[in-house]
Amino acid sequence: MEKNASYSPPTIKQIARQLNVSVSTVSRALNNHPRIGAGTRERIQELAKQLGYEPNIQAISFKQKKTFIIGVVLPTIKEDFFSQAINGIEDAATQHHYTMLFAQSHDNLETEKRVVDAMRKQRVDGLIISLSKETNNYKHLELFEKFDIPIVCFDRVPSIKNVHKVYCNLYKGTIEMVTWFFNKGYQRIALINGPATLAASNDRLNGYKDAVSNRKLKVDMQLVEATDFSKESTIAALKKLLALKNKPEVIISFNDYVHMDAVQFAKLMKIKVNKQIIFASYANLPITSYTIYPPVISIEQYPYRQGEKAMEMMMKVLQQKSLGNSSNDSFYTEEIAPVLVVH
Amino acid sequence: MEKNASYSPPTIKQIARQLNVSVSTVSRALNNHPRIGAGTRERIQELAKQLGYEPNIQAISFKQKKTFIIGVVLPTIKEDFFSQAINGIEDAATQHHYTMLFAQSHDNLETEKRVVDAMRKQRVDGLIISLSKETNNYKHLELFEKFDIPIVCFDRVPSIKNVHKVYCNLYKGTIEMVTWFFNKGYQRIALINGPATLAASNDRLNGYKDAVSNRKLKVDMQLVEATDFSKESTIAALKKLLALKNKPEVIISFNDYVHMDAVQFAKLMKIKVNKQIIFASYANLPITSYTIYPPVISIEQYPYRQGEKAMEMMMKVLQQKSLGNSSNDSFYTEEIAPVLVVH
DNA sequence: TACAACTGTGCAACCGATTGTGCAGAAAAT
DNA sequence: ATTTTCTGCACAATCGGTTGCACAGTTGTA
Repeated sequence: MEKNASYSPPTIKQIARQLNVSVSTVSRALNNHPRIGAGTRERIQELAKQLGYEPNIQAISFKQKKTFIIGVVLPTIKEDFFSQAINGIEDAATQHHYTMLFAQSHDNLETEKRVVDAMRKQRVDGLIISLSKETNNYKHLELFEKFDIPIVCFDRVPSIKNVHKVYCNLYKGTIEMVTWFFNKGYQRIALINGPATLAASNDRLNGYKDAVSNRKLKVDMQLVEATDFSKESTIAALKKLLALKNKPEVIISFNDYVHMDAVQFAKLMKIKVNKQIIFASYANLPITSYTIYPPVISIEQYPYRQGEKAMEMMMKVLQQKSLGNSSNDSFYTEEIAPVLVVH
Repeated sequence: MEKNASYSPPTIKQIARQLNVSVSTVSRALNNHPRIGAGTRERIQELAKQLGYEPNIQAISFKQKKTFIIGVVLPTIKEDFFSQAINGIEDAATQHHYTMLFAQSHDNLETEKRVVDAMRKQRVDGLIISLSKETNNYKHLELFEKFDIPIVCFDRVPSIKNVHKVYCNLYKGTIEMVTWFFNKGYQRIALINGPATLAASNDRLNGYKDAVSNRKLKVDMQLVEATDFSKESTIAALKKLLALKNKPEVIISFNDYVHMDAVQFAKLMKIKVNKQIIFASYANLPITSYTIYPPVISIEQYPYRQGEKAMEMMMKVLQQKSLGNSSNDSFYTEEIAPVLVVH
């Protein structure tokens, strides 16, 4: 019976013993410290390579209080928007040799708190988060400030907060879209908006209102409904719009998922989609091209780029932090211009 | 100018000092060690709570050589199948207080090697992986054995290997589906299969062949094409099938994504989808319900359950490992029965 | 020639916990 | 009354690196 001498990876201690030098010399040699003699350094580096030495990240993290891990919290990866965003996040992280601790909030505040806390306990170097639709207070995030862990929010960003932000300006986007419809001669434009907690909903609503006002028209709030993103809620909102005496000619949905549910129900109601009523939406997700009625017009929000920018912003912040330019209360904001896509 | 005395979390050392006991006593008190007096324990636990003491996971990971992190590598999160699977993985992980280091291989072997290696270096406690379609050798995984890090493969599992596995038996599923069509009176059933590297492709092919053979019919390999999952490749495969003198009556696609591309092109070719030719597929993803022609019949593969089982299997393996029942060369396999869904 | 500066290396503390061992004093057994 | 067992705690090593400091030997400078 052999002893179960499970393999253990080489350490600097072993290298030190084999070459009759001290561990500090090995450490310095491997880090190319200038005070180590060329010969010694080469002998050490060669042996390290030969042994397949890999520094123990656990040990380094512990000592340096850095983990080289970024926490990423998204509402739900099911949505194409976020699964594209995470690609951007991942690619940027890879470039900087960071890895990614991942969790979903499922648009639930309690879950968000829980996962965010788990990440803090795991001592992530930073947190990239797109808030849940329920998130209306930021205590769980404020804790990060105390621990000096930077936060970058993207897409679903808090209205006011001392965090870094990347987002798409949908106020402008909405104005563009609504104006486009006005220019095409449509008058009664409806909006199925998202929950009021989301800053993104306010952006859309304000854009909508201002676009109407710019046209010297009066805003008819009967044309604005809200959904909590569930199919039922979306259908309820749509029903109200369809029940109006003066039916809408255009229905703009909060995003492509709301759009798909709306169109599906509209079809059930025997409405001639995109003839009788034009359906438009936000996001421009690839999946819509397979659907029966893709949105006639959509707003591209560049999820990949948002994710990428968010991670790059994080890297910049971490770099500054390590340089000691700590906690100067300047917070970055990056706005990505949305683009109107007509199909 | 205040000193930038960035907050640092309380440690057992501080608690020890404040209560005039040793750190070992604090450690044992917090872990409810029986040899600590009741009074001492309470005083310590109370102060710990009051200070908001949280054990430093970094320090513990380092000492115990456990990180409480599981690496998760999936081909691509864009696919609903995997985004559902990751939910199962995440939920099971949460239950066991594990967190998840996540990365995608994007169906690329080199990327898979890279991310898998990054996870090993981060000393994950275990790896859950669904292989890339290019993965035809397992050297990068074998390294894990040396480091004594268990691997659980799911869905896309290697044909032969000393790893734990969770998958859906699509050999059986395919037989069921093909037989179902035979029973409905269809004769010429075609298959747009996946790349031959994937065990999943073989399962489908073998199921297909055996279903035909069971019917005492001869397998016509002209009816079997393959795609690498790109739209172009799928279209090319479909074109070949449509060019046959004796056109297929049924086309079964490798999965719903292949199906959607196939249907889209078929429509372009003026084929009456699901009338002239019936289209079926695997996966039964929710997104298909929004598409023009959802598959007439589909095979539910329970991605959530697969992910969940994979993580639970991992937990079981880790538990046994910590109990010392190490590396007895028994590897778990769990088969999930697919279910035929007729729409 | 004497002193300063530099080069190359080792010693030891440290990060925050866990854990084996030792050792008093109290309780129990003989 | 003496020995044994148990209770409650402290000491110190350890995990794998990093880093400030000391110090000897070499080289450079005045």
